[in-house]
Amino acid sequence: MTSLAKFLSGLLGSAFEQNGLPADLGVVRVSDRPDLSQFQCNGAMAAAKQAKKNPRDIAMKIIETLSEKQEFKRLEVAGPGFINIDLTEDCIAAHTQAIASDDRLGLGAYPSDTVILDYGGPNIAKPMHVGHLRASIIGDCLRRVYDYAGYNALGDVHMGDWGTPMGQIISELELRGTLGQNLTMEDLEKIYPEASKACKADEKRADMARAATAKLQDGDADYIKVWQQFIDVSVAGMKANFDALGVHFDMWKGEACVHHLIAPMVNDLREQGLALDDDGAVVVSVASEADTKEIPPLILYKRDGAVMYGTTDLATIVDRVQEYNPSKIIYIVDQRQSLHFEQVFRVARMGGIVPNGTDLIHAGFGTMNGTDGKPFKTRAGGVMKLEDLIATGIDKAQARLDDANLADDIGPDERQDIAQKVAIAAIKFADLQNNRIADYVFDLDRMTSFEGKTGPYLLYQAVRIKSLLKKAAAQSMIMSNNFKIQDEDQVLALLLAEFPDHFDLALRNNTPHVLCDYAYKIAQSFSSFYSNCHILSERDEDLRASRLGLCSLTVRQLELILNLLGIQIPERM
RNA sequence: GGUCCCGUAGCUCAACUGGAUAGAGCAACGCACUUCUAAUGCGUAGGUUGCAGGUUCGAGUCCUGCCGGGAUCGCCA
Repeated sequence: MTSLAKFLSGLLGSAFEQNGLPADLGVVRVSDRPDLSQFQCNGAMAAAKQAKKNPRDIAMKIIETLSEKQEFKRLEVAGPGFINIDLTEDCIAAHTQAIASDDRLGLGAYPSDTVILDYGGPNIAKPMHVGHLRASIIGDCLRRVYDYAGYNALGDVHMGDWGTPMGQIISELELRGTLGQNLTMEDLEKIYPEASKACKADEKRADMARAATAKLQDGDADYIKVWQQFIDVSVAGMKANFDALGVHFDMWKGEACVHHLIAPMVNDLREQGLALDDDGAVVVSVASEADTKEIPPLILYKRDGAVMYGTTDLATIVDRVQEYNPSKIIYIVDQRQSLHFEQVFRVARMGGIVPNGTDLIHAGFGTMNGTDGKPFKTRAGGVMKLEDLIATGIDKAQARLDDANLADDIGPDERQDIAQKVAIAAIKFADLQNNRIADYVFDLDRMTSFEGKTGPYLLYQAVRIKSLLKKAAAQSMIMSNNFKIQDEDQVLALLLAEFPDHFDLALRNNTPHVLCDYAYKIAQSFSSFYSNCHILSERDEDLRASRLGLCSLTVRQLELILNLLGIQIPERM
């Protein structure tokens, strides 16, 4: 199975070949002028450029080659050499039927290799804040996309649990004489900023922290014991946040997990002549002659003997290659770390840490700014905790349910469940619909609004369809996949046929917003269909059965895409 | 200063990787609920795609130079 555009690309491609032209010129896409045609092919103009011929003549020849085909209702040359394509109603109906009887809704096959996705990246001893939102939900969405495609997709939370902050906290506890006492998450959240501030202000204090970090990494038993407590307390907090968001991980690993791999890895890099001593530190130079920019060396060991996150990132690659032999490792991490990943990836390649066939991809995302365009801060000037954002969303959704007077026939448990799903849909969709790479504006009001291009709008359309199908079933109405394609139905049917194209693009570029955009178009197209056509009251029984079938297909499609986005649909709202 | 990213409607964002008349949402204005859920639909208005060149049948998209914003440039993550 595939999309109509891909199917047509095949037909046009072989027509190009029969005319002695490259098949890839036959690529067909959904027309960007729906008033003129359903699909278009622009290859004749590219062919004309190469062959120095008239593009319209080439287009005419292609059309003649295709004239026998039954699928086409209309094929014509337009403008400088566009080939405009319309399919027959029968062809569209048959394709819609094929999608409806396919479990994968038309999606083709993908490889089944292992792909590791590294996202979330919460830090020990720090509360999760809104800044973790993007990394978590983009990563989780991509994991779902790769998983659905057929890959063995594994999400790793990759906690920050082995760096300088650990030493800062431990040394702070030591100074206070409370090392070894029980700690709560609240204690940690208070102590860490104080310790961090003290280290910034005083170089001697910072030295203590560095020494403590090195001692911890050296495996000091007492330190490890306290550190393990940090982990236990912090992970409980993280899980609460991730559960609320519906973000899943297959591995709860952290930087510390790979500590035992570091020494052998560095030795290996030394033997290859890549890792060198430099002013007390151990570094790998990664600059190359072809560089247009200066790339600093990657530091494996600092002068104080402690490792840095580049070292643990590298050792994590060693671990992942050994354990899973992935074909891709994708890092969903802030775009500002692109230089860091460039360094790590280069060392991984130079040192043969990663096989040639394994792609290392930094799928970076932009900075989160406030409505003033500057890095986001709450009114009080601090960061907003993730749990506070979620709670705000749920409160707003509850209030909305009250306004709509939906309290009467829905019990408190279901109301709570609806509010939760609406809030998460709102938050996730507001974030995921933005292009991953660009900076974006974090606007709490917009994020928790339920009208227009929002998550709740998508839920609403899906819920309306579900409700309608329930009514049809209650009246024992027949639903058919023997589609009758009329004007109103055709727009929706053609749109549903595009799914594999959008999925493919989202997968290829690691861009969830493509799926958001497509899901929104489906919801919008359905909503328009819904208000233009009466479905249950349609008198033509065949048409009614066809429309019910189309509704059913639409809601399956919506549910699938929302699921890929990590958004759940309530039964009613 | 070097390098990289960004600049599209009043605001927030798209534009299928070079295609035809640049599309959505919000905000504004005007319609449509005795009819399958109005968290909705339909319509109006809103643009010299930062500026100036270039490449070509064709540029928001590619190349050059400016202007403006951001990030980053070895011992934090």
